[in-house]
Amino acid sequence: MFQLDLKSRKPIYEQLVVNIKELIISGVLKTDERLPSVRSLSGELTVNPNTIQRAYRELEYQGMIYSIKGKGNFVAPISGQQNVEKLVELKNEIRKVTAEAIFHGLTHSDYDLLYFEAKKVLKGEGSE
Amino acid sequence: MFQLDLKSRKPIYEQLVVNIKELIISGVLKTDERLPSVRSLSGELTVNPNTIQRAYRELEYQGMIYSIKGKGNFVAPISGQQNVEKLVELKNEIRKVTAEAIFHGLTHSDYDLLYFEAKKVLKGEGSE
Amino acid sequence: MFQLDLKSRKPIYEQLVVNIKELIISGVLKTDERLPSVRSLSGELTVNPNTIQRAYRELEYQGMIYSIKGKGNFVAPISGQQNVEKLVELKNEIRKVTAEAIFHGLTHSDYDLLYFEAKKVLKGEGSE
Amino acid sequence: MFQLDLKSRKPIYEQLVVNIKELIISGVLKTDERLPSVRSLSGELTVNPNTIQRAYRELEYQGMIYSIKGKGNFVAPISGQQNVEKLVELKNEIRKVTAEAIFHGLTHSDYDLLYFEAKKVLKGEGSE
DNA sequence: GTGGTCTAGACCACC
DNA sequence: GTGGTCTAGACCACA
Repeated sequence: MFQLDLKSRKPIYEQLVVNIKELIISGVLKTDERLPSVRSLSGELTVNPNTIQRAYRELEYQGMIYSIKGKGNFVAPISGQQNVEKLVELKNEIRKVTAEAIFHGLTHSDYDLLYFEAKKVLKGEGSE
Repeated sequence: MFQLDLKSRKPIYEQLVVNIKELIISGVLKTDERLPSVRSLSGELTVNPNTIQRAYRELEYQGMIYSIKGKGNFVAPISGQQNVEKLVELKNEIRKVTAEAIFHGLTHSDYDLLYFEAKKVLKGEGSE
Repeated sequence: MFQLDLKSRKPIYEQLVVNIKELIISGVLKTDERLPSVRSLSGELTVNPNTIQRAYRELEYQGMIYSIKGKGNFVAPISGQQNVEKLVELKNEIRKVTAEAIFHGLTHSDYDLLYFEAKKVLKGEGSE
Repeated sequence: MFQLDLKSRKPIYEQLVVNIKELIISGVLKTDERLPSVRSLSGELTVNPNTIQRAYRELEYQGMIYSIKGKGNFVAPISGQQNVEKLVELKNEIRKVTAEAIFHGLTHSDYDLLYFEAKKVLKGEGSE
């Protein structure tokens, strides 16, 4: 289900965060849908439960999921307020990476294409 | 000359890498131009020389600069080969971040604007 | 009748305690008035009966209600003794939170206003 | 230095958060001052280092401290932006507790006094 | 069974 | 030396 690289410099919990976030924004995981339990995912990925929990906690801080004791972790509805802040952040990120890409030869049409490819992901047309 | 945030979570050497890379792609530092010596930069930024060294080593590894023993560190010319690999990498990055941004409300025209803003940076019209 | 947030981090039984306590101190539930039975409330809120039971037990422990086997749970009269202890506790709480609020910019007049807003709640003029 | 109740229902890390927050808002710990290292505090309190770290991480999330790898944890300057949100939250808290306190016999002059007692704490006149 | 906390002890990254 | 991550395994609180 997930692609973890245990050798990577990136912490495992962070990789999990990214992976799960992608599943949420791509619509694979719908609002209020239940995520795998800490223990089950731990077993499935052969990763320590604490590490899974750390990832879930991080996602909770970011407002992507909410957690109920004794029940499980669930995909949070998106608030709209957060979006404004997030968008500013993400646009800065895009601007920065794009500048570097242009330096390495990115053309405007290349760039334009990327938007639609990204959009496809959201509709779940690019299953992975 | 550099904007270092000692309080940031990001390692200082990494901030240096990003800063210098920006100076190179924005054309402030030209090909074969000499970078400040480790010692002088260390003094100027009141940062441990090892940290500067580490940043230069990283930039060398990424092919952005080359170093000549006893002479100093210089901006590397960009080879076409690097570009191809880098571009693929960067395009993936853009696609990913863009997907998240669309999820948070990015429109196509917003996106389109970002390209030209990024381009400005390269021409050195944008101060930062 | 109650505002339960199943998604909240707070245990449901604790939310129930707070809710019922508010109803009592705001005068909606009068002394010796009977609370809804565990079973009926459980059905109404679609919450596990154990959870309701737990809340009632907690309220009993705090001296807010008393329970008669086979009859039900009832709002307790307040004894002067309890008040003294409780007041000390609550004043400490207020002092603590107020210190933090001043740190974050609370003014004296802001503070003064809060007293009257709180008083309104007790008279039942405040809807919540 | 800290008052920890290992038997309490409250998690140790949370008690630490509260304790340290008090030290910061009371001015005992000044902006950019260094907190005890994770290991030293761990030894001093005979609490696991992970638990200390958890507390520090929580404080970081709340914007009260910042942490630099290899250097230590430091008291963060207050931003002012956060304050608005925090204040609303804290005022709600005060309103709620005050209502309960009035129910248990709090008078307006009692209440008024608390403000100045809280203010003293901030000036560090109340050492503990 | 679920999430949450805690310990003990190891290893890595940074400065 | 500092913070940060991870594991293994235990225990508690909630529903």
